[in-house]
Amino acid sequence: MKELDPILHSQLRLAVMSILMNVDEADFVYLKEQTESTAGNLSVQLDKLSTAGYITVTKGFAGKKTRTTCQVTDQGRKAFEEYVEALKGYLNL
Amino acid sequence: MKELDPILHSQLRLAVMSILMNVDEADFVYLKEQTESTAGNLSVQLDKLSTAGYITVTKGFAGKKTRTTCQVTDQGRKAFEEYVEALKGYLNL
DNA sequence: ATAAAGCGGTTTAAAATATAAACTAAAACT
DNA sequence: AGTTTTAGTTTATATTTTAAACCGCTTTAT
Repeated sequence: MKELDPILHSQLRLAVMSILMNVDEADFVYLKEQTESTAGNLSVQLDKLSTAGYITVTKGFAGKKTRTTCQVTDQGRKAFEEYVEALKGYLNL
Repeated sequence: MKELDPILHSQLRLAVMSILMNVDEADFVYLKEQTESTAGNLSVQLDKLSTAGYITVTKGFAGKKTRTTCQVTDQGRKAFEEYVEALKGYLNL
């Protein structure tokens, strides 16, 4: 039974990664809406994903407002795929 | 994006459930070996699964030695299946 | 021009979880 | 009889998660 990457084995972080796997970039507000999370929680979890090297977080502007966009890295993509494979061993898929 | 049942969204508890889904009953020692967990951690997590009504824990004897066996309940079976369905929404399966 | 209300976040602190270490009790070995 | 091993439980600690409070800037209303 393989280990499940603890960085991905968290509902919110997994949801974020799942979105980013399909979308090539997404901003903070969008992720917050899609995941129905609080801003505080999302902020913390994006930090962890970023620190792990699974995503990049870029702060820019949309007009006058700040805009934080996220993208999955190659490392993140790989980790996600490995996580899915490991999980299959648990789910009998 | 569906909620992931927090009782099942834990590596060790999921591993235990995964085993019990295929095996109709398993004892403490077997579960400990298969999951490569410490006895303490396993004890706590079996308690949680049991309190949630997902498994039954029966204390009996094998010869003179105590033997704790576990079985998944119908409720547990259902919860596991729902968890798997919910997860699929995250994994793009 | 100033105050108040919103937006986009971050920081902090509190609650919940997971894990390991220490412990208990009985059995088996020496 | 004394020590070691087995089968677990309890307690304490570390880690995570989550929410609440906060910060800086912008927009709206007065």
